[in-house]
Amino acid sequence: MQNTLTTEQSRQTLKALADPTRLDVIHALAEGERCVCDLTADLGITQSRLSFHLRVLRDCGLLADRHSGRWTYYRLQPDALSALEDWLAALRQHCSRSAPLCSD
Amino acid sequence: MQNTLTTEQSRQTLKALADPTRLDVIHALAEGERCVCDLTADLGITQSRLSFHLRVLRDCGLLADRHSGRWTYYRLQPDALSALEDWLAALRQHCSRSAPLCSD
DNA sequence: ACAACTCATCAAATTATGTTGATCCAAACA
DNA sequence: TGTTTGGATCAACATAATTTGATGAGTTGT
Repeated sequence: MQNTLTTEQSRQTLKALADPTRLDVIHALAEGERCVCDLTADLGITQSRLSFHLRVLRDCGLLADRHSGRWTYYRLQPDALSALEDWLAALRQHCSRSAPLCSD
Repeated sequence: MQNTLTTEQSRQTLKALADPTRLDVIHALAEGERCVCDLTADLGITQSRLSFHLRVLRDCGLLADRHSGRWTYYRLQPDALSALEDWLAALRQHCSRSAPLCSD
């Protein structure tokens, strides 16, 4: 798969993943799709706080949502992680070019 | 290579990479090792500001430094990027388990 | 229509991060 | 020794991210 993330998109995704609460959300959703009220109970955090983090994760593509009746279900989008991996691999390759040390 | 990063280490590295100035530093160092004064000139930012970001990058293992005379040379540590890639790949695998959607 | 429920959003308060300018320390050089 | 240079660090300020509590909009059930 080719890397289609811009630097800005990658930054947003990195930032999104750098938060403990959001990693908790991701781990909870690894069990499968869940509605907000279940997630609230699972994680033991307030609803508005969870809603804030869900938005951050959805805005950078790590989550997708689905509405049914009065519930909103969130699920993971593993492709977003793959895309970030690709971006990171490209960065590493760029960083791994044999570059000379400064001569003293 | 096995993933040796803790979640906390990964978070710090993700956070470090999520900043535009620090990505500029990384790109500058992809050209090769550089002393702080050269980096300051290359990036056009103040010395204390650069010093702040270099510390963040060094603290999470993305950079290493070396002292010679009155200069400090910084260089990339691509292994830190590899380790993060591994951590990310493991997370993605964990997220990609076939999990059922909620039945409505 | 009314009440209860799910969830998003907003403003205010809090906390974390980044920036600036000053200061300090060590190395080099006159 | 006195002076200059490279770089780290500190305190004060500025900005950005997060949390809280309140409100509102849509949905379901009575």
